[in-house]
Amino acid sequence: MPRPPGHGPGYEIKRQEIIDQAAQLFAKQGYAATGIAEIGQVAGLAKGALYYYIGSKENLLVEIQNRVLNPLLTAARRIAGLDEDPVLRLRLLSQTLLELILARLDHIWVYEHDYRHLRGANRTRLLRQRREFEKIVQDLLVEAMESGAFRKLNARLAMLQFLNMHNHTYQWAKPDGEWDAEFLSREYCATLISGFRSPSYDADDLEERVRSFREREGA
Amino acid sequence: MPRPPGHGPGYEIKRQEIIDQAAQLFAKQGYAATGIAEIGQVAGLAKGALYYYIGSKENLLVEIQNRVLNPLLTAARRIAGLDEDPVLRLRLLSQTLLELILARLDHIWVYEHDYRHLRGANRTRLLRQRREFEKIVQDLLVEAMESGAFRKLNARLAMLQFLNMHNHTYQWAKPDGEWDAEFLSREYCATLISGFRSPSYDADDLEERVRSFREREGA
Amino acid sequence: MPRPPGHGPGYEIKRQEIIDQAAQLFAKQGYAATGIAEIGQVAGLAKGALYYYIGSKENLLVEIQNRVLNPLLTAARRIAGLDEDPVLRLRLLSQTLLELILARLDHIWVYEHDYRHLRGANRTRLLRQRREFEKIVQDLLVEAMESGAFRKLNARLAMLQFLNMHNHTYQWAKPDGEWDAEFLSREYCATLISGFRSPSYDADDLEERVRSFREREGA
Amino acid sequence: MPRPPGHGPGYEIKRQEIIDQAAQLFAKQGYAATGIAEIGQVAGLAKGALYYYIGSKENLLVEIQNRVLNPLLTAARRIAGLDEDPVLRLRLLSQTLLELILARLDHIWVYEHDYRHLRGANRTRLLRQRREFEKIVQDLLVEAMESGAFRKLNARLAMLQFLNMHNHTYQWAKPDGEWDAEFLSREYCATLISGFRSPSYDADDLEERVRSFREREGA
DNA sequence: AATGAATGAGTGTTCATTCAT
DNA sequence: AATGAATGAACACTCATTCAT
Repeated sequence: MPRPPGHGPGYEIKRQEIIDQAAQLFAKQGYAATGIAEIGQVAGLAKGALYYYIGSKENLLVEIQNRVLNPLLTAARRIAGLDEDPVLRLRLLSQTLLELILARLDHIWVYEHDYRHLRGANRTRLLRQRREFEKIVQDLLVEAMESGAFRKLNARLAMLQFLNMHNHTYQWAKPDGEWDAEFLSREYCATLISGFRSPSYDADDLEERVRSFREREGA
Repeated sequence: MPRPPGHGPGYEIKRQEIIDQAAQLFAKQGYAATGIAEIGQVAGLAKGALYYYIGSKENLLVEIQNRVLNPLLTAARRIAGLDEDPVLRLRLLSQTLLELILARLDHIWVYEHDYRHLRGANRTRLLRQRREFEKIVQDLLVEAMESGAFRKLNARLAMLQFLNMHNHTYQWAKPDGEWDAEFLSREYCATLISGFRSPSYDADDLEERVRSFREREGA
Repeated sequence: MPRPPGHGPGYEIKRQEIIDQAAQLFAKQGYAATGIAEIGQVAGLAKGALYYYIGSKENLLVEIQNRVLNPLLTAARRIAGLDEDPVLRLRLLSQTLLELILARLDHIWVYEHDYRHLRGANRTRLLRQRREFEKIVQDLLVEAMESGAFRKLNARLAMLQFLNMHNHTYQWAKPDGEWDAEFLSREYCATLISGFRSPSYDADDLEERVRSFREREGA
Repeated sequence: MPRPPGHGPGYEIKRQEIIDQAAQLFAKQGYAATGIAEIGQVAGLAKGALYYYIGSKENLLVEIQNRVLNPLLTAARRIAGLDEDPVLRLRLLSQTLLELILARLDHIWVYEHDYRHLRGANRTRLLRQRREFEKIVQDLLVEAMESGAFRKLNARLAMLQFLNMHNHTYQWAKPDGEWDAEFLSREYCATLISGFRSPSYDADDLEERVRSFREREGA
């Protein structure tokens, strides 16, 4: 959302830096409890200059939400569209989600905590995007049910269990924690899938299939 | 926890009402974004009178946290100390936790979001209590492993999965949602236990045992 | 200044106690920086009851001023009217003034610091009384000049030197300091009189005359 | 002592103006009884802009104290270190002190009345500086005793007499009073020295020596 | 591209005082 | 004789934002 018509080449770079720094502060202290002055101090900019880059405080929040939702939705749409077993796709989506969470812990804090400070159109768009992500997950779960892999579940509740398990991770994950996204995804999915699966479905080869998928893709 | 030396009979009642109202506002808007003036308005009290009851804004936060943590820890300690199968105790603890979450959704919002605005001793005590609760859960999981019911898990990660699943519920639960605590607990535990259990462990009679336990207790 | 028509026997006693306690607080923290709540706490009274005794905060200040000025003016008038050498009377007045200062250090702090918070008639009366005291001192100095004991001085400046020397004592005196009023009076007067006296005047027997005066009076 | 990192050329000037205006208000009404709003009104600045310059109310008090103590201590150290008769140095110090008092009456009011509202390090530093000044005076008095000019006095009491006489001047001096610092210093010192001196010491030529010193210095 | 200066509403909190009981 | 409850203005201070330069 660059503001005035003409900008030098450094503008966008500096802008992104400022958003990064703001995300860190918001994550640590909360959006409402973080002052513009503080951001300016961390950015090494006087308040006037800061506003040249950010437009408004709420705008920073919008950008941070976008940095989470844009890659998340893009990846989710891509994975959901793959021509693969829905359980495999769920496993891939799980890992992508965890990668995003672990890579941008501070952004996720803000995303989870402070989206309610958005107003008007910003808020509406955000909620729509969140619902879209939820729908993608839920549709995959339904596909898995229809494929016979999962037993007959309340689809919405299954989706919520999936998201509970994943989304709450930001609350305790550390920037350099002992567990990476792949490990967590394996563990989470093992739990969830063993809970969701039909008696007849054998999930034991899932990780093998993930590996093989990655090889195909990487090639 | 009355503040000035003496108080009339209505004091504590009104005080609890105010804390209720504050919890609602904090849950909706966040602690930092909610003004004392707003609370006074909702309470129908001028700011001076408000402070007569609350002492300070942070004190309101403390009270709300206590309303969550005191019953939670009391119940958790009691359940952990029961002379029952650890898996049964986990299931009971799960339901108690969900009952608390669903009964006091706004308090939980504040508990989950705004504990970081506590300072000094208040914060220290809160973190200690949170850790105690986590330890109770983790110890139950270890007991379940030692009893042979659960396979060999990373205890901490299992505890985090348990809490992820439960604690994130506040994010989407509605005050009069379609699912009650018992149903959610059954579902969550079914998923978790099927993920955690040893191949040899048969969880099918768990709900039966829950019912029988309740009858014994209720009698 | 008792308020309602009828009062029990304990009223005035308690009232004086409260004024004492207020004087201590005002002295330590200043009138403006001391709250009514604080006084009530020290007095062991709720605010409502406190007001039953004190009428208003400013009224406390008035009472404290009176406790200084009434005995001071009474004593000063009496001493000035004695049929004695003016230098002796100055020496007696000096000691009386210092006795009052040392006996009621906290009242004097308030008297010196906070009289400017009085308004209207209270302030006018106070200033009048202060001027009366100054006039008594100045008249004694003039008498001493006219008697030939003191050389020709600017009377007002001499009076101000006298009061500078005495009145500033409260700034460093301690409740149980090493010097008593008699000693300080002797020292201050020795300095002042040696500075004010005529070359012909011999002050060496002054303390002797003080002693002899006291014996006559005491008898 | 500018607060934020960078400031324009007018900043320090305006800042000093505001401190001036605050000193006047504090002197008239007392520090505790003067509101920030009032200062802003006098300065013609909204509260936000005011804080841009002052940092905090207590900071204003610190600055005012510094404006008294810095020149006072600098001058006192210089005078104490002169290679002159200690009595002459006392006389010079007396005049310097009175010059400061008369030149900055309102600052002195605040200095004398409101230093107790300073907290923490500010207060500690202030008290240390006050003690340093007292020590300089007392050391000069001891020197004068050792030189034989003064008789054997209690050094601390002599110092307190000296300061009583001088420091209390602010209580009655007027901005355009009839007496200047030189005149008051001559009078005060005449009184004090005639009280302190040895019988053998002749103080009659002191003013002559002051004049000669000033000529030497001025040349 | 950036600054210093300013605003005015808003922050949480304390104040002296009142009054029905 | 004393209380608990209430008020509303004032307190020191911070806020996001603007704008001439």
